[in-house]
Formats: sequence, structure tokens, C-alpha cells
Amino acid sequence: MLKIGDFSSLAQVSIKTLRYYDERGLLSPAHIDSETGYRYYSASQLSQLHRILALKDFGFSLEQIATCLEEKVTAEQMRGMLLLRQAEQQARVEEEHDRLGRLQSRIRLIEQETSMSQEVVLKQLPKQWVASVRETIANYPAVGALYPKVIAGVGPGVVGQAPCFAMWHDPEFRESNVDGEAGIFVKGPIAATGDVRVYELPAATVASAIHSGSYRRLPEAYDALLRWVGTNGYQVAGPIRELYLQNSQPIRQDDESYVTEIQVPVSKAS
Amino acid sequence: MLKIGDFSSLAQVSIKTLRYYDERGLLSPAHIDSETGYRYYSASQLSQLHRILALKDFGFSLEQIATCLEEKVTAEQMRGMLLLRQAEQQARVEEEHDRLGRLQSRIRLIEQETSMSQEVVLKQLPKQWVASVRETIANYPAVGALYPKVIAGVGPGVVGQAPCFAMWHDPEFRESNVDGEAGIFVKGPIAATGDVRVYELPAATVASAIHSGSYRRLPEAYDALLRWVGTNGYQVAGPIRELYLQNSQPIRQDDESYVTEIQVPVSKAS
DNA sequence: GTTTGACTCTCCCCTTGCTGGAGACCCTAA
DNA sequence: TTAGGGTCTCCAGCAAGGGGAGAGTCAAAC
Repeated sequence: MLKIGDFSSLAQVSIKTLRYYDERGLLSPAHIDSETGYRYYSASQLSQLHRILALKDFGFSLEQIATCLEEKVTAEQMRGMLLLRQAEQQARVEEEHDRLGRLQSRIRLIEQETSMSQEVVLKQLPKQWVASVRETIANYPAVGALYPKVIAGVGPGVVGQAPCFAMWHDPEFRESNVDGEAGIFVKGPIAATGDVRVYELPAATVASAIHSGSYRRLPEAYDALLRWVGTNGYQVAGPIRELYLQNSQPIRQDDESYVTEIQVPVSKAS
Repeated sequence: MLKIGDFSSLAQVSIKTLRYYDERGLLSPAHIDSETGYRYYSASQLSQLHRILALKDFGFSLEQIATCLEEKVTAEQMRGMLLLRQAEQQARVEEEHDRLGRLQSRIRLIEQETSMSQEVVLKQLPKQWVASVRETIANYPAVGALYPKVIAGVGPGVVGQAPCFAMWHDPEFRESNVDGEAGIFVKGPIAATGDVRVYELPAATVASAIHSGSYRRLPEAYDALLRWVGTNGYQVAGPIRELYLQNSQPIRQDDESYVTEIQVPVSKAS
């Protein structure tokens, strides 16, 4: 019989950890002195501890290990758990690998002195009801003229505080004849008149960047954002959206207090 | 000015998280109503939040992010932090990849129905003082005859409870003329007579397996352990050790109550 | 003007896998 | 017999928030 300190140094596992495993029911000492509470382990318990350490190394939680150790688990069930864990671990390796890729591409950016101040972030957007008008317009800034139509179509009561947005349906940049959609977010399916469509925008994964300041510098933000999408293994998967988070009436092109979010729906490039 | 709920849904960051970032000093609201305690954010703070999210995605802790966000951090310092993080992340990717490899090799084992019941575990052993005798002996079991010499050399007082061990210095299996070392662990540099050497065994990384039962089945454990070392990208890096964790005098070859630990010093195969 | 329902506030506990410390026993060797 | 280490239980804490209670606020509807 080994005292906890001996067992600990044999196994290279801390005393605290052994007590914790005892408490969690993973490895109870072979004997506990009922007078003093001292824990006594037998040498043969080292193999049980080894099994615990091996499963821990595979990435199982202690709770999962506890179920693995129960007598009634068959080899077939064990195989199932290992296969499941393998799938999770594969996903994890990929995730950490991608994280490294993003980090490296960011480092390359900083080395090129391309001091883009805005960071790109992936977001999961939930589905959301919108009311919008879609038209072919003269150029991008002309989208501003569509908002009065939207407001007229839904009535003045529903505007709310939610930001308004634009979506660009052309697959690439256009000097003129832009296929644009202007809309506002609404709480649910409401009635609308005129050219206003009310529908549910599906959930999407977007790469997002915040642009602060004049619209004249928006192209730089687009450039950085689309470059990010490409270098990190994504592809554009839908019309690009702009959210006008802060602006004032009337719209001016060079107001430095404006805040605009650009969202590019993306999917993993195969 | 946006209330926390609006800011939260704009950024797709939970209210709890925003409050936590406020508490940690990462992102304080642009205004806090001193009457009600309500937090009010400005749209332009979204870009600050984006920076935080991007750094978090790179794997920085919130504390590191807080230092990154301080005004006085230069681009050069930022580059240094990113490079450091990159190195850590590379190590992490490798670690998770290796973990996946161990998991997969374990799954292959189970599919082959090679029901080796003992698990293999990597341990970091600290350096340790030993007293031992090294001789060429007739065969492996004959190592038992060396222990009386060791005990005679150090005197009966120092034996203690620590297990005794053997080391095999031959690079491969031998039928006869085995270069074996038998010893005990001691607490420090003690005096010894005869052929007994007292020295400090250096720290080492070992792959370890626990064998329960008769010594006759030790070869199976060796087989599994050495196979593990090979398939997981390690190489043997020193004499193999056996620790006799539980046995009785006189030594018998087929006592099923014996517990033996086999330790193979390893290093990463390049 | 009031009410109602949605928001927001602070405070506390919970998560995982332990680590560290305090105060009190316990064991063994000199 | 005593000193020193070893061991016990209990409490606190880490990271990065999540869940919920109980109280206070806000805004739109009546």
C-alpha cells in the first residue's frame, strides 16, 4: 500500500490531482483509513491511472472518462467514443490550423505596412425580417434616394431605431446601372405598399469590417475585406451588404462621423 | 447612442460579454447614465469591439488584448506580440495534430482486436539519485541476483520504500550476456561500497506502460510499448528501464500479483 | 396619465481541471 | 519526546463568460 505522496511521485501526477480524481469518482484509493482519512493506493492502481491519463491525453473530459471506466462499457462502445472523439479532434485541428492561417495573413499585412485600421471578423447572422426596395440605380451613392420609398411603403410607425442597409446584387463593381436594394430591418412580417417587399433574410455567415468616416474611403475597406476573404480560404456567397450604423440627414459623402459596416456573405472555398 | 441590447445584436456579441468587457476595462461604454447605470454605446465603438474580437480570434487572452489596446502600443510592439502568438499557435497546431495521431493509432489498435489492456503514457521524469550495480548477466531474469549486492553496498538503512528498478543497456534484445543494471532510488548522494555506483539519473521523457501480472507476459507489453513509440513519431533515446512496483521475496516469474512499469526514454523522431 | 411588457442593472453561483493556502492532524525517525 | 514532513478538509481562485434572481427603467399602447 502506497501513501498518496508515494503514488503521486511514482505516477508523476500531483497529489491534488489524485484527490480530485478520488472526489470525482475516477480513481478511489484501494483503502482509506477510517480513523485518519489517509488514502492508500495499491501499485496495481497505477494501470487504472494510466488509462485515465491516456484518455485525458486523447482529449476526453473527466466526465467522459468516468463513463468510459465503468465496467459495463463494451469494446464496441469504446470504439464508438473514440471515433466520435476523433471526429471532434479533426475539427479542432482544422480550426486551430485556420486560426494560424488568419494570424499569419494578418502578420503579412502588417509587414506590408498596409495599415488597415479596421479588423475583419466572421459573424453568424441570424435570419431577419426586412422591408426593402430593389431597383437599378445610376450609381452606388444613389441608393440613398430609395429610403424615402421604403419608409413610404411601410408607414412611418415601423422605422424604429434599427439601422438601414443596402445590398449590392451585381457580382462585381459597376460604374453605372447598379442593381441595388435599400431596406430597413423590421420585427416581423408587416404589410407594405408600393414596390416595398417584406421578406425574411436568411441566416448567413459574413465577414464584416467596420468603416469609420467618409464614404469616399469605402473602397479601401472593400479592398481589405475582399482580400481577407480570399487569403483566408473563403469565397463570396451572396450579395454584399452595407449597414449604415450612424449617419445623418441629409446624407453627405464626406461626413467623417459616419460609421458603416460592410458584410460579405462567405462560405468555405472547397 | 445605442443601448446595450442594440449594440449586442448589431455586433452579435452577448450582453453578458459586453458587460464583462466593460468590467475588465476592454471596452467601456461611451456613456453611462449616472442615475440608472444604463450603458450607452456609440456606433463607432463597433470598430473597437471588432478589434477585440479579431485579437480574441487570434488566440490572445483578454488580458493580452487589454495591453494591445493601450494607446502607447506601437505597431512594432504589436508585430512582436503577433509573432510570439504565431509561434505559440504553431506549437498548438502541432500538439493537437499529434493528439489526433495518437487517437488514430489507438483506434487502429482496437480495430485489429489487439486488446492490449495497458495504456501507454508519456511522462516527464525528474532527475533522481540512484544506487546501482551494472554487470553482464546470463539473461534478463538473472538481474534479481544483483539486488543483494546493491543492498550490501549501501547498507540496510537506506533501502526505504522506493521501488527498485533495472536498466537494460543493450541496444536490442539478447538471449544471453545481457548488459544489465540493477538499482534502487535514493534520496541523495550517499556513500556506497563494492561495485555499487551512486549517481544522478538525468531527467528524461519516457513512454511508460504498466504491466500487471507474471513476468512471462512482459514481452507482450514491450511489443505494444515499442510499437506505440514508433507509430507516434518517437525514437528510443536511452536504456529501457523496468520498475518493480510490487513484488515479493523470493522473486518468482509467474506471480500474477506483480506490477511492473516499463519506461522507454524517447525523443521526437526528426 | 397609466400600465404593461421588454430592457437593464447588480449580485451571486456555476462551469473545467485543477492549484495554492490555512489550520489541524498524523506518522516516523532521531 | 519532539521535530519535520506528510496528509487531511475546507476555502478561494484562474478564464471567459452563462444563468438566474430581484429590483429598477424605458417606451409604446391604451
